[in-house]
Amino acid sequence: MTENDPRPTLEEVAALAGTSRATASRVVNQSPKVSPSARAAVERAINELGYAPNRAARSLVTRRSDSIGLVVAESEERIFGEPFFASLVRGVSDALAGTDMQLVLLLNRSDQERSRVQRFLSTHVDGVLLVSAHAEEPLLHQLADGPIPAILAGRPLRPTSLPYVDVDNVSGAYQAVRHLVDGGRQRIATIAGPQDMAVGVDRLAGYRTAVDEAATSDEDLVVVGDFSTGSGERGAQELLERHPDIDAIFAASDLMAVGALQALERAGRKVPADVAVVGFDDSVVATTTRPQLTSVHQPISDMGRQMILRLREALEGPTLVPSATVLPTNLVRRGSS
Amino acid sequence: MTENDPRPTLEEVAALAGTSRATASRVVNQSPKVSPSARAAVERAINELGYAPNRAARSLVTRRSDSIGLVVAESEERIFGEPFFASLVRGVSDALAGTDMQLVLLLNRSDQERSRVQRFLSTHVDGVLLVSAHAEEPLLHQLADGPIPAILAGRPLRPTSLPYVDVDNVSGAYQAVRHLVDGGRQRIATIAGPQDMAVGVDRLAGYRTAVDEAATSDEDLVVVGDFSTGSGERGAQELLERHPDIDAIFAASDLMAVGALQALERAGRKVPADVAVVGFDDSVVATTTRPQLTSVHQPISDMGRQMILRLREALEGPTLVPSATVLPTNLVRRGSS
DNA sequence: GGAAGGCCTGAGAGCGCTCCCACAGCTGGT
DNA sequence: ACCAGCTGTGGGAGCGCTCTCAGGCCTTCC
Repeated sequence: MTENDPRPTLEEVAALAGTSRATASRVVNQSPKVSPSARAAVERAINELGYAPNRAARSLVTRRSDSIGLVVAESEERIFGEPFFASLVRGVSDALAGTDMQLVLLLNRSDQERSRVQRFLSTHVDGVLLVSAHAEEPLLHQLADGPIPAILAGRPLRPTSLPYVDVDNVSGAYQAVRHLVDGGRQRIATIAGPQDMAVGVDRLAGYRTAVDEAATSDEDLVVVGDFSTGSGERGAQELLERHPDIDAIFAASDLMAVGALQALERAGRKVPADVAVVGFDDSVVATTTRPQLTSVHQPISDMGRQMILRLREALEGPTLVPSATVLPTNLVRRGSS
Repeated sequence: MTENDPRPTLEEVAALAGTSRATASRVVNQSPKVSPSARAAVERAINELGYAPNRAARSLVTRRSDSIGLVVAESEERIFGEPFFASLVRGVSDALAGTDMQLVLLLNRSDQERSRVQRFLSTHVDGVLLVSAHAEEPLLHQLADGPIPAILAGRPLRPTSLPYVDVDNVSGAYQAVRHLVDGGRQRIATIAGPQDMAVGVDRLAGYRTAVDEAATSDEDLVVVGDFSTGSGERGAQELLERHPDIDAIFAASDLMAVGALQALERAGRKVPADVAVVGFDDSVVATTTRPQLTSVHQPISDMGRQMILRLREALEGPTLVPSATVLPTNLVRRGSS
């Protein structure tokens, strides 16, 4: 029985099954209060007609949209750069499969639209995943005060009431530096990320902890970049000028590590013989340099997956949602250290 | 007047404006048949109450969802790799700003869900952007036969009735090889992409055209890879064994070019002195190798933008939608050639 | 001055669904 | 045998919106 009929309605299903619309609805919504026979009849009718519920009609009465918004508040290069965005989306999507929720993407719109976002969101999505690198994103505060649940990608620089999921940047940086220490490095410098992002702060904190612990040097071998290749190159150059005797550089991003590699080569330093280099992100570029880059791997897809899990907890139950979920990072050893 | 009232309805707007719900609706929907005074009153009321239409209610009656689906049928590495996915999404999102359409993301779900996709799509989205690398994607045929408009990202290997937007792979490859010819290269080999993807076929075609035109050699200096670094490395190695005298390699992806660089180095060939290398994609890795990679730039964001434009044409009007929209590519010269 | 036509408006139906409520048919306790 | 209680069912209202239709008012033309 192929049906030409576009979009059968619950009413038709009920008619075919010989029940009322209400009972058919109960079957669709997995209500336990349906007799086995009625359930079977309705299920048969659903299959025969190829019925799928009309989402709009359902939303109208339930006041839920069964969709969640992935909001990217800024078009930061770091966010769209590999592997972040694609990996995150993949993880989110994985976790959403099996659910009948859909993912609505909202990239940084113009500021005037931004002001309407709060209302927009509350109309169209049941929950929000917010990706925003910088501290003073107004949307963040709107969401914190608003009625719809939201989960942040990454620790916000200032504490908020919103739960976040993050990778363990502190531990990753710590592992990287420990690895350098274990390799006998004495003067370990870092090219840190921007200090107005938690990810920059955390990676620097991990570096500091490991360096202090090793007590190899008491100077401050820190320079700050912006995660880009260019800033890494300039940073490494500056480090070499100020402290010609450094024998290792921990860069807070792979791109900055690549820049450092370039600066070191120009300065005639051999990697890893003279100076060891470790990056962070474990991105594609880590395998395309020579030597290949030792780097800290971060499970971004899992971060996406966890964000959905947390959001569903917030959506469904009275369960307390953890205010922070931190996923482990691990060092991937390659030729540069 | 801050309103605590969550979600004012059209009825309330109308009441405040002193009109009927119908007139308020006309104002919201920009109907011309409203008197200036009524329009002004309703607009005032809308602002005062912070009214935003309930999408579900609207969808229910208009039978449109005002959202379009971005369907990624396979989790090909190439698609999620930088810069493709993020750039495409950014372009799509740009083109959607200003519209009140929303973007719904649908990644490759399980096969069993796949079978329901057609129905799912017709329920929930007004149009589809389909990203699918391989030829025999069943969804492609479903969409071609189905009622909802769809636009493909990239030329399908076999012609379909669906319009597509693509970057000019043929021309890009042609330019790359012409550049090598102009640089005096005599024996130009290529590491082609998979021949079951149009992108692989087209880039090889561009190579062949340029090589034939230059008539520098009549041998077939072609080896096939899968766009990955590893396959590029193996491919270059094979080329060097079979044709030790090659003086240039055009790789159909940057990652394969990176692999080629590695193979060439191992073989003791200098780049670009002994062998010139050109890649394709102009991705981040092109700037992280040494020497940096000459590569063909492809406007992926614009592709996303154009896809939306085509889709809206298909959605809105009786306008004929071009069956193909091809965007120019251009060569970015760097150190490797 | 009256009919014809224009413009704007409001009443009302209904999109497909969920959920409240009433009630039919059983069981089981007294 | 009677009432309580429980389970499963259907009727019906109504979510917020759009759109058709009828009609009121005002202009315009004969």
